Amino acid sequence: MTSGKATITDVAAHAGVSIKTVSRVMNREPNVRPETRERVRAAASALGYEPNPAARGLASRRTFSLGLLYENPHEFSYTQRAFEGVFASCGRAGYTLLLLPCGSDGGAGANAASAADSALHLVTQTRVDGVILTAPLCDDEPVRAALRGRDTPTARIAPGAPDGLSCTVRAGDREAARAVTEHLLDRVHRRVAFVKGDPRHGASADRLAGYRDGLAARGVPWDEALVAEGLFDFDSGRRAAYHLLGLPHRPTAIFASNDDMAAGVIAAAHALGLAVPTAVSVAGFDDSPIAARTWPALSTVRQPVFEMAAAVTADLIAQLRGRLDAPRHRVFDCPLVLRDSVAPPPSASG
Amino acid sequence: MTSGKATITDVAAHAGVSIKTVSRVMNREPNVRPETRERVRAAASALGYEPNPAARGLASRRTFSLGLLYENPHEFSYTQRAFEGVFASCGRAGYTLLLLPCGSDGGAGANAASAADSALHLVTQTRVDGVILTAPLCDDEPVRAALRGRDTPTARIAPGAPDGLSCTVRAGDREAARAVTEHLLDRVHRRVAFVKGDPRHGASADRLAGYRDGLAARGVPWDEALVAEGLFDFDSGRRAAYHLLGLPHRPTAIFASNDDMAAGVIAAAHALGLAVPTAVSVAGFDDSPIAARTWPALSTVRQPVFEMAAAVTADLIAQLRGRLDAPRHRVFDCPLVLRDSVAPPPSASG
DNA sequence: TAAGGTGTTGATAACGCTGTCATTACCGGC
DNA sequence: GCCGGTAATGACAGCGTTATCAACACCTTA
Repeated sequence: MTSGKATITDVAAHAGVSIKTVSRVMNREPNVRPETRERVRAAASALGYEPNPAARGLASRRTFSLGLLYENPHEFSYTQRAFEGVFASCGRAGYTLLLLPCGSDGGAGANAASAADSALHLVTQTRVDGVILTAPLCDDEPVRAALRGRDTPTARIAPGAPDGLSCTVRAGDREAARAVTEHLLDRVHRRVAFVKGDPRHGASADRLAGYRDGLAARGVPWDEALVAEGLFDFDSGRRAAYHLLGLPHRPTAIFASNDDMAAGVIAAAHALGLAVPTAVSVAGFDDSPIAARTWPALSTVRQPVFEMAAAVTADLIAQLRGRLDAPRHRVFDCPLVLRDSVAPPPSASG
Repeated sequence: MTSGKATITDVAAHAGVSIKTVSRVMNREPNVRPETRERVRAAASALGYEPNPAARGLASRRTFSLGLLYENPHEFSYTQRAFEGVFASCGRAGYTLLLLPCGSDGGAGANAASAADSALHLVTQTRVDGVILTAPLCDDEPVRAALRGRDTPTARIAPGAPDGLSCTVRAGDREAARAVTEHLLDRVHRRVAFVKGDPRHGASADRLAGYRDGLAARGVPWDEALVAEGLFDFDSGRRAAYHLLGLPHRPTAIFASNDDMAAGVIAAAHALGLAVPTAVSVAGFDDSPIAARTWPALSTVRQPVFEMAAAVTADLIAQLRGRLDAPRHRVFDCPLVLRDSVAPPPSASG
C-alpha cells in the first residue's frame, strides 16, 4: 500500500495499457476484456491508486457531489436524521455531500431573499451536480427560482406539493394526522385541540387538514377555539398549551403537530399541575428523539425521515445518471407510535 | 449577470490583462496595481465569473475543503451544534465542508477498526486539506494513526488530552463538574450521586475527576456506591437512576454527566413517583437543547459547543495557510446554567 | 474473399486553473 | 546617466483526469 500519490499514468504503465483503459476500468465502463480489467485492478491496488477527484471533475465537468441546503431547524434533530439518510445514499453511489447552511440567523425570521442568495452563491461556487432541499427551504420560492435558473437538478424533502421538475419525498402527513386525531377521539373525549405548525412548512397545512378529517370521521364538530398557532418549536408549543389549557371549557387532549411542540405542551401541563395523561392527553408528530425522552413518553407518529431522505437522494442520483425512468415522487406511510401520553379509554363512556 | 460559464480566459480578455493577473486578483495576491485589480474585478462581476474549484484544486493541489468526521452521537444534538460552529468558520474562510460519517452502525458498538478504515478511505478519496474529529473519534487511536500516516492536518473537538500535532479545543470539564458538585452540595444534602459517561470520551474521566474535586472541597467522603455507570445516552441515564434511587439509603441529588442521561434520570424519578426537585435534585452537563425541554427544566453547565467548534476550525485553517503562530489549543469555560431541577437550600440546615 | 459490423484499445486534445520564471517598468542613489 | 532592486505583468508548462476519434482485431454474412 504505497502512499496515495500514484496517478493514472503509473497504473497504466504498471498494467501495460493506456491511461484510457485504466480510466475505463475505474469508471466501470463496458468493453474492456475481463482479463485486462483484472490486470488494471491489480495494478491499481498494488500502487494504492485513488483517482484524483479534482482532475476528474475538471475533465468531466461533474463533481460527483451533491449539496444539501438547510436552515437551522426548529424541528428537533429532524435535519440531522435527514443528513444521515442523504449520506447513506451518497455513500452507496460514490457521491460526496456538501452541506450548505442557509439563513445564518438561526432564529425565527430567516430571511428568504438572503437564503436564496446564499443558496445560489454556494451552488455556483461549489458546482455541485445537484441539490437537496429540506423543509422549509423546499417550499421557498426564491430559493427554488434561483436553482431553476441554474438548471440544478433538485430533490426536495417534505415539500407542500410535488412539481414536475424535482424529485420529492413526502410523508402521508394528512392521513397520519387523521389517524392520530381518531385515536385521540376514540380513546379520550370529544374535546381534542390542535396546535398548528410553522406555516412556511408545506406539511403544516396537511396536518391540519388531517385533523379536520379525523374530526369529521368521528362526527365531532370543528371548533375554531381549539386550534392554536404554533411554529414547530418547543416554546410555541408551550405557549399554545397555556392558552388552550386556560380556556373556560378546556380540552382533554392536545394534538401538537410535531414532537418538539408536544414536549412544550407536556411541560406546560406539568407546570399547571395537570397530570399527563390523566388530566390531559398529548400527542405529537415525527417520533423524533425527544418523543422518547419526555415524561410521560410521547404517543406520536413515526415519520421515517432517514428512509425518506435516503430515497430521494437515490432518486436524484439516478436522475443525474440519466436514468429517466427513476421514480420522481414518493410518499411514505407514517405509523402511529403509541406510548404513554394518551389516556386509555374511560371505563365509563364519556 | 451572464450564466456562470465564464472562464478566467474570458475575464482576462474582457479586462485586457493576462489570465495570470486575473488569477492574482481572484486569489487576493499582492503586487497588482489597484487600478488593474479594479478593472479585473469589474470584468469578473460583469461576466458573472466564478472560479472553477476543480481546476483550482487540480492546479494547486489543494481542495479548500475540510472533512468533518463524526460518529452517530449519543450526545443529543451535540454533533449538530458542532457542525454549525465548524461551518461558520469554514464559510468565513472560503472553505467548504465535507461530512464524513463514520461507523455506520449508529448504535452502541461502533467498530473502531472500521471507523479508521472509512476515515482513511474518505480522506484519501476526497483529498480534503484537513480533518476535524469530533468526540469520541478524536480519541480513537486507529483513526488518529491513519490520519497521521497521511500527514493530514487535524483538529479535534473535545479530546481527552491535547497533543503536539493537532489543534484542539476542550471545555473546562473538570472545573465545571466540580462547580456543579459544589452547587449540589451547597444547596441540598450530603448524598450526591454521579452518573459516569461513555469511557471512550476523554471528557468522561475529567467530569468524574471534577465530581471528586467537588466532594473533597466540601469535605464529603467519596462513596463508590453513589457512582453509577453510564454511556451518555438517555437509556443508560435512566437505568443508572433506577439503580441509584433503589439504593437502601438513596441519594437526594444525582449529577448525570450529560443532559441526555439527566433527562433519563428525571424520567426514572417521575416513574418512581419521586418529585424533582423536591425528592431528588438532578443536574446535567452540556446545556443541550433537551435541557430546556425536560420538566422540570434542567440545571446544567453550558458547554459552548458552537464557539468551540468555530474556534478550532479557524485555528486549523490558519495552520493550513501556513500561519505557524496560530493558537493550537484552547480551553473554554463552562458556566453553570441554573434552572428548576435542583432544590433550593433547605430552610433548616441538613 | 470482401464487406460490414462489434468489441477492444490507444493517441491526443481538452478541461480551467496555478506555479514558475522571464520580462518590463519604474524607482532612488551615486 | 547608469546600476541594482523591486513592483507589476505575462508566457507557458503543467496538474490528472475524461472525451473524441481513430485504429485494429475479430467475427459474421453475403
